[in-house]
Order: sequence, then structure tokens, then C-alpha cells
Amino acid sequence: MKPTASPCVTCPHREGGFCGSLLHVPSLSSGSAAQRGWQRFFAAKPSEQIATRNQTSADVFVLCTGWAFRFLQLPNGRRQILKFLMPGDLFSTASIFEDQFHYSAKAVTAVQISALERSEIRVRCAENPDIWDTISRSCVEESHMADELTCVLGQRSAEERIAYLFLHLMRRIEARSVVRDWRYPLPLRQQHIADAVGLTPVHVSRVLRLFRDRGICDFSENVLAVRNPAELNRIGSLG
Amino acid sequence: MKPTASPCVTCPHREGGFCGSLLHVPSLSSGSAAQRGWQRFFAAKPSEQIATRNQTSADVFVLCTGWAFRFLQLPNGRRQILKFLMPGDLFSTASIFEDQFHYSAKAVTAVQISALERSEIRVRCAENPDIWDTISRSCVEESHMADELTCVLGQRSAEERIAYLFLHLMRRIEARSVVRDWRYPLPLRQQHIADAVGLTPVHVSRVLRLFRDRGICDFSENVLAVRNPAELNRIGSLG
DNA sequence: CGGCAGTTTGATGTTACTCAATTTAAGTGG
DNA sequence: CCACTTAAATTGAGTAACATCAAACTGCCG
Repeated sequence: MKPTASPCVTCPHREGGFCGSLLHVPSLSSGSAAQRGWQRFFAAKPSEQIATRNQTSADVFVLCTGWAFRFLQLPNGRRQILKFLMPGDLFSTASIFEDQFHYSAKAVTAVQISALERSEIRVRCAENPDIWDTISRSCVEESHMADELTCVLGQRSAEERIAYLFLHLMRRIEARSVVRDWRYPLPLRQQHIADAVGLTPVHVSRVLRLFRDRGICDFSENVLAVRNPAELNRIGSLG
Repeated sequence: MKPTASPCVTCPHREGGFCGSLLHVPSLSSGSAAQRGWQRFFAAKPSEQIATRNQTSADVFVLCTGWAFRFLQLPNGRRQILKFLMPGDLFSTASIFEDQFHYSAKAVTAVQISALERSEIRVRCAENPDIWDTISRSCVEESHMADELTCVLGQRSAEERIAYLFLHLMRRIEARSVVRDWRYPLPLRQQHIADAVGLTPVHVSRVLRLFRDRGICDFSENVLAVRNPAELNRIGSLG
């Protein structure tokens, strides 16, 4: 999981730099995946569906550029966003072990996606304990996040949910890039926020206005500007 | 994960039978863990706390008998139950990889718990691909359940949440024992249900009464009696 | 018999949803 | 550059779902 100077095989769209990917480890990056034929690339337009529940695939997907999200669709038309995907994210760690998606995924912005053959990854995992280590750490982290989200959706108010989501996204963005002036670029519609925290877009709009009026933060024009980090943290942190 | 006729090392409290444990695989069960000194046992009384968030432990815990649950405690006194633990359940699959609990756990009934040294399990995992296979399958299953729960808490009504919980518990009980006459023993108070689905005990009581009056199911005296399985399924399934 | 924990019920309050109208922003083609 | 179109965000009014508070009821156990 260390950044390396070598070009990243999983995410060639970011040549020469660290793409942030879980799979960006020397033993996977050394040599050319593409040359060996166990990697392919896809692109998708904004709001295009890029994976569908129950669909089988021999590949594990990594987001290279842009934002996406994975979600579950309900019969009544509503959907629950499970996770926003940022560059370097595996669609899910579990996808390394299962050949069928248990969720759907959709692009938010234009995206580029890398598809790695699962069998090849597993062979390399068997050879190299470092990769196992990385993957198991990723499993642990994913289960922590799932448990936190459960807690937030089960126990907390609208304001707290949205504050939590913002803090969560802020942390993840900070891990990828330098943030100046407490301004975080989020390419999301209010509908996305609503689907992620289990509220209606109308109510999300009201809460955002409240945050704005109280000088806590201002989410508009695809930028989250945090004005009072302490207060946002007080509302949204899980203690 | 196949039942074996040999006594189960992880759960000696159920001698001679399959304890249901994830770790009940020949390669772990052969020989005596206790003799080799990498296993210990604990007991706890009803509603006794058996694990605490941020506590470190060199052991991985498996529930042998009784019911328990793992949960997150909030500063405001409320708690979210993440999972009900039944005999054979690992407290969490992630605990194989992390030496610190990220949740707390409490007994529901009187329980017996088996503690296996993490280091020993990991050594055996490295040797035996079957165990990896079992564990990775367990990771996948746990992430499915977490995603489903997220969906239920984020998007569904009180009735739907409780129906979902019942269906979920029914499936898990059926995997362990034969069920007669659609009667499922659940050693839970309404408070447990409330904490699991993010409602107040008062509202849980009202919904249960509704289910009773509509002839869907009757949960009382620690038994869930399902009268109209189709209807319960219609309300609580995720499609 | 008294006490306790859990459940039930009623009355009332709050939060968030629904529906519908209006405003703003972002394109698009002339 | 400006009308026209469309998607997104905002606002208000009314409503439904669930929470809160408090009292009564039940079964159980000493």
C-alpha cells in the first residue's frame, strides 16, 4: 500500500504517480498487466450504469478516474447508496472473492475503470503474503465503515447523517489530495446525498440551508466549503 | 464448512456434533486445541458485557452456546445492534485480522465462548488454502449482510424493518436446527429488536401488535410464531 | 403480598415525507 | 448573444410516521 515511483499498472491513466489503489503494490505493479492480457479498461459517461446486481464477471474492478457509487435498488424505485467510489477504490473488497456482483454501480462523473482478472489476482495473492495483508486490511476497513454507516442510519437524525457523510468524504478526499482553505470538491447532486443517508432530496436541501445559515458549511456548485469544522465535527462524529 | 462427525474443537460444549462454526473445518478441528494451549473458554451471564470497543485481544472469539450480540454504543446512550450472534458464530470475521475490537458485545442469554489464539489461526490459514476459502466466503457473506442492513435502515419503514429482521433470524435459525410448526425460539426482548432496527421499544410494541392483529406473526414468550409466511415475506424481503 | 422488569396503551410532540409551485442554473440551438 | 428547454434546487403547506412522556398492566420471583 506504499506509494511507488513506478507507473501504476492498475491505473495507467495516472502515469508515474500513485493512483491510490489498494492493488498498487510492487508485486502486482511490476511487469505490465496489459501486456500479459489480464487487464482491460473501460470508460463510462456521467450517470451511466457500470455494474448490475447478480451480473457475473471474471474481473475485479478498480476506479481509475472520476467518481462513482455502488448501491442497492429496491422494488419500490428507491435506492440505497452503499459507498461513493473515488479514484483508486476497488468497487468492493468482497469482489476479489465472489464472481457475481451483489450490488449495482453507477458513474457520477465521467469515469475510467480498470478491470483485472480475478484469477490472476488470486494467484498472486497465494504467492505473496503482502497482498493478503493488504486485502485483509481492506476487508477490516470495509467492515468498520459498514458498521458505522449502519449506526448512523439506525440511530441518528437528518443533520447528523449529513454531517457524518461530509466528514467521511472529507477524510477520504484528504487521503488522496491536498485540501486548501477547507474546500472539498464533491461532484454530487443532492439526490446522491439523499440516497446515501436515507432522506428525501427535499429534506437534504433544507438541512443544507440550515448548515449554511448557521455558518457550519456550504455545499454548492460541487464544492463543500467547511466554515466551522469543530461544529460540523460535533454534529457528525460518532464519538 | 461441512458438518463432520468428529468432536468440534472450537465448541466442545456440543460434543460429537456440528457446532455450526465457521472454524469447524477438519484441519482446525483435528488434534486438540485445548491440549496445545491455544484455546480457552469463557462463560457469561445474561446481559453481561463480553467485549468492549477498542479493547485489544490476542484471541478470536466464537460463540458456543446461547445468544449474544455485537453493537456500537453512542455518546447519547443509544446503541445500534450490528448482529445477533448464535452458536457457532464468530464475533466478526474481521476479528481474525485485527487485534482490537471495533465494537462491543453483550450476552443475551447465558453464553459459553471459545477464545482461539489469532496467531495460531493465521499460521494454519497460511498452511491450508481451505481455511482461506472458508474465511473469504465468510467475509463476503458478512459484507452482503452489512449492505442489506444498510439498505433496510436507510430506506424502509418500521414494519418492513421488523419483518426483515424476523426473516433474517429465521433463515439463520433454520441453518442450525429443524424448525417445527413455524415456531422460532428467539430469546430477545423488544428492546433488542428496537436497538437492531433503529426504532423505540414503544413503537416496536405497536408494530408487533399490528402483526398479531393482522395474523402475520406473533412474537411473545420468546417464540416467534409465523402465521402467514407469505405476507411476512412480502413485507420484509428486499426483492 | 410486594417489587421489579418488561410490555401495552393513550395522548401529544417532532421529524421528516409528500405534493406542488417557484426559482435558479446550465445548456442548446437559432 | 439571447430565447427556449431541461435538470436541479428551493420554498411553503399539509400530512404521515415515529418519538416522547406517562400511566396502567402483566408475569415472575422473592
